[in-house]
Amino acid sequence: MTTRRPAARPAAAPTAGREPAERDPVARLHVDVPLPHLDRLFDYLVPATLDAEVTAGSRVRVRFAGRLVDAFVLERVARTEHEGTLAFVERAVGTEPVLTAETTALFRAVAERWAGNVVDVVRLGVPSRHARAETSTPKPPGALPELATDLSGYRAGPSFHAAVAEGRAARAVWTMRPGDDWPARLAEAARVAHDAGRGAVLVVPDARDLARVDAALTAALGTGRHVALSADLGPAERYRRWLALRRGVVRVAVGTRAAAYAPVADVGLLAIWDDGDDLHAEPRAPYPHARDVLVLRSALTGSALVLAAHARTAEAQQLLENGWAHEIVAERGVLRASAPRVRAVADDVELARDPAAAAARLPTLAWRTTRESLAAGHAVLVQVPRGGYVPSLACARDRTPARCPVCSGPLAAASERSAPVCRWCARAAPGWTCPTCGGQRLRATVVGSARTAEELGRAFPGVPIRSSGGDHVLADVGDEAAVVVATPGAEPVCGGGYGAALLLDGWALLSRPDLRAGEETLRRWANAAALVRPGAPVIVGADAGVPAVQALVRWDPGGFAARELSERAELDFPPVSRMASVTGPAAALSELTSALHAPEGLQTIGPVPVGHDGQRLLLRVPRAAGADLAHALKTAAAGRSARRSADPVRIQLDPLELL
DNA sequence: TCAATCCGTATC
DNA sequence: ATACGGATTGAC
Repeated sequence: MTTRRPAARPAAAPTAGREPAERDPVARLHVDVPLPHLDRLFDYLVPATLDAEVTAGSRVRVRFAGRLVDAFVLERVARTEHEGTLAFVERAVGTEPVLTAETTALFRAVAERWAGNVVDVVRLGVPSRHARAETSTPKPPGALPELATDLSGYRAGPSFHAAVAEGRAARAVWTMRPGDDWPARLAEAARVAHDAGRGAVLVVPDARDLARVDAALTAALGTGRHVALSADLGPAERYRRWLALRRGVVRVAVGTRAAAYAPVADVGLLAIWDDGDDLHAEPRAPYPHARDVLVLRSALTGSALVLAAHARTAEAQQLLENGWAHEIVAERGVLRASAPRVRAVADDVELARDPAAAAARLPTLAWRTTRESLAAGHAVLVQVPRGGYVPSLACARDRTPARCPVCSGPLAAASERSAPVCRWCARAAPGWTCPTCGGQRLRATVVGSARTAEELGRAFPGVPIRSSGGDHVLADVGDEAAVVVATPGAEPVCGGGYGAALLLDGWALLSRPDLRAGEETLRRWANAAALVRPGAPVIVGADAGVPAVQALVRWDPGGFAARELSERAELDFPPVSRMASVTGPAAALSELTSALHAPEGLQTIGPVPVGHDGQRLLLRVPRAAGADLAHALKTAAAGRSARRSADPVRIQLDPLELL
């Protein structure tokens, strides 16, 4: 251990004929390899020939452990601390930097917060290069429209705009009133930042919301002053738009979760719409959440931040309660005038017992409400929790869930007459027999949107039935008598607002064994109910005694979030505490935990078996020790990967699906 | 005595 | 990961 010296070996690449650059010949860089113990800076020599291209933030190729890998240069310095000889940078990738000082700091902060590698985060936020896109020149922007803002009814709204205009770090949880044109509100805030000479970054959950905000930004800023970043653009267009931001040609960006890292310089406003939508949670390591990325970015840059939504998450509520953010809500009178009239149907207990009949035998109130709205020439929105026809079946006699005889996957029905089909392996199971009672008949336990649409078609003959969900999502529908059946998150916007909404099968949402079931249910209901005309009826098919139902009836997302947060505090769950889920083979977990430098107040829960031969261990610390926990996990994981411990463990901080 | 193989370690 | 030095093993 004491007399180890660097291995003397011939340089992997010929250095002959290569001269280091005269000034700051050392590039300090992150190599793009996925190993935690290599997540640090390495020094390379910059050849004089690459002096101009290898700059802070540029992408290069270097020879690392014998092979060519991508790397990101963080800085150029005069000398190295490294004892051995330095290799040369092989070549530059592209001619301009991809990291800015600000995004570099953000990538590092995100890596630290979620116990991940910097390069993994960089890959989330920097699109792959497309050479041709580097040469394209953007069109000049069109005329700047008159700034028209509509903050009517939001008491703290004007002061928030004033703060953005003055470049102050105002942070707000903005609970949009139902029926409000929220894309316009976000676009106006972006315009205020723009007029203050600053940039803006808006993050939305999905492509449909992106299209709406994109259009609203065009209305607020004219053409050519913002870009929309989405996954389905194709690499060339994606990189072209991203470069326009990086070059400062365009300073306002809207996009899905990766846009949280958009290289907008001098950000004046960061915004996220509907932070409770789980699409904001990144599914790739290190699993950062877009809301929390923006919270970090706001703290790093001092830019204003707004979490806007119809509902409110416990996380947003915590930012309010600890004084980090302030509240923007509609004034009482305005809210009362714009909120729908929500009624919970009393006979839902009966419906829950026989969900197959729910759509056909609508509760009297729902039936009457639908008929009246259609008669008045308005569309009716019907929200159904599940897609498909009958996504879940059980034995008609003893209610044993129907499973595939081959792979044990859940059986579903694709139409009224067809044989049940396995949702996992797609095999048909025509002669199903109940393994417990031998019964042969199946009944629906969950009714999907397709069957609901079919039955509503029978119930309201002559009325157009439109469906939205799955891979067939409607962006909007006209203001005309129609029944619109949608799964949660796929509700089309209706021009003048729906005349009524039915939120069916609430029990299916509420009874999920998930800590966030109540919060998530209220979020989905509120987003659907926000699409009806002011004062229009909304019928929710759930027990009126349930807190989420009461919160919807009273239209009180803030009160519900406060209650939710205090429950999390009682259970000692995030966001009140910080938790890490560590998944992997049992041996790997115990290896990791025995090397873990446990932070103050660490609690371990489990491990419990998950998946095939893996286990899951939960670690919990007080919130203040969250950074210590992430750091300790990262260090332990690095130790393991350095010692070539084969089985990798997955580390997730504050994962959404706890329990 | 030399190669084939395993281990441990560093990767600028 | 992957590539290397050094130690270890096994057959001539």
